[in-house]
Amino acid sequence: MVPANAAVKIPLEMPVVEKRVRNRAATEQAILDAAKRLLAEEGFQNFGINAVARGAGCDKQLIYRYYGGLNGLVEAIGTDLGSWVTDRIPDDTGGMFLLTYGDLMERLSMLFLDALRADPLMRRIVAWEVSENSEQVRRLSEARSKALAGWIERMRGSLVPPKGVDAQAVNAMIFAAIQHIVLAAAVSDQCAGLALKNGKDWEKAATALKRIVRGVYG
Amino acid sequence: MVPANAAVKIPLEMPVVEKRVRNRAATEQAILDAAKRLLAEEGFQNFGINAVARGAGCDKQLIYRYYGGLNGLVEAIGTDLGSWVTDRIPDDTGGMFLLTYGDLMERLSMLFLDALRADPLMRRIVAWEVSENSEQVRRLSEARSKALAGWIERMRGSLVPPKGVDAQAVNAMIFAAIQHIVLAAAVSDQCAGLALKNGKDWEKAATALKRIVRGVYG
DNA sequence: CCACTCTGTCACCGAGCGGTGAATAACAAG
DNA sequence: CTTGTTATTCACCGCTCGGTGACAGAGTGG
Repeated sequence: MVPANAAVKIPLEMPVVEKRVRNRAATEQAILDAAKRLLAEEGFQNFGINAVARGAGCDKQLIYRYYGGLNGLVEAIGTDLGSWVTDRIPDDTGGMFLLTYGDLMERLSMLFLDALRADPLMRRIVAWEVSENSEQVRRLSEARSKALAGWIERMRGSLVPPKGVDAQAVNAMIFAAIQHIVLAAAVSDQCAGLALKNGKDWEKAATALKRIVRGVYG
Repeated sequence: MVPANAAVKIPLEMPVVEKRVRNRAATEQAILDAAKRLLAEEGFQNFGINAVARGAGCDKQLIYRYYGGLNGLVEAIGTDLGSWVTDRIPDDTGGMFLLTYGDLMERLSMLFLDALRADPLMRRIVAWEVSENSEQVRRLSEARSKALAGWIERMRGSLVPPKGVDAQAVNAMIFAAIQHIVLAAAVSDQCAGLALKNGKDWEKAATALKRIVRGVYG
């Protein structure tokens, strides 16, 4: 018969520990995933080597080995980001015919608004961009804006903005408005006194946005 | 007899030390000033008890004693902030007659744009607002938005927005655009591909902004 | 078997952080 | 001078951070 106290020293919880296998590729992926998850959920404030290693369940040394430190890891995130636009934003016209530049910008605005609202990682990166000017964030920023510009170019097709309007400047304003309003909503459910909690609030915001676009581009 | 190595401990640079006088009010002010300067110049990232004390040239203990810690200090900054609007933004119409709501919003946009561009502290606070949701930043945020709302109300006078336009939502968008574009410019001299370095660039941005306002409000 | 590489872990370092208890120095009142 | 109050500094704590060198073990080739 087995003694009662033998229970404490048997197999030593072998089954529980999830034996870590030797697999570099998987570990690298785990680190990258942990980094993205951490950045998305906690923001850039507490984003560091120790936190990522903790999140990935491995030693931080591996981050140095495989990515050359935090910088390299951020760069890897940036590379991943290149596919963000193509993943999250539809590349077609959603079955509509975009006859005018106004049609195009209205649709682009709505797509970008929804995509940004749905992606916490992207939001955190945008917030990071306007808060700091380190080498790290500059890399991220560049990757993001490049992907975005490509997407817009692709959607634009042969449509051209009306004469007499500085489309680049106006569009920068529109995208700035979208980014800021989404960021503000994410942290405080409002922006400049405008509530942004439920779907109805966002309807109003979207309508206002469309109103602005149409006011400029007709 | 005095040992030779006693020389190292004599007068101890008395004359150099700039004798600190006992003056609580002055010290409190020094702390508050240091805090604002530090936040404006370095941003919220490295904003902490130690840094503020170092900047004020006093011991951090005094911050606990006089302000009850960082929270209290931030609150004091918020109180100060109440007077920001009245200090930095003219309260009159600049000699113009604001006949329509469009006139009003155009002028408000320009004033707010210039004021924000000129005030690094305010910019840092806005960036902080969209990056974090701590108790501290919520206090600041509240003070800022309250002051801003009061200013707008005061400027508005009896002018009313045109029917059929959700002015609150549209204005939130406009202010969001201004804030984001100024923040982005402050860290990277550009926003969404639009260069924002010299006065000429800002002219274009301002024109685009006015175009948007006029597009909605006529 | 050995020797070697590759993956992963551990222990440690110096520095900075927020926070606290006790000492010290200037002034005021008696 | 003595006593007490108030402004200011100092010394220290525990913790986390980024970073590094040494080590353990699995796999691989001879």
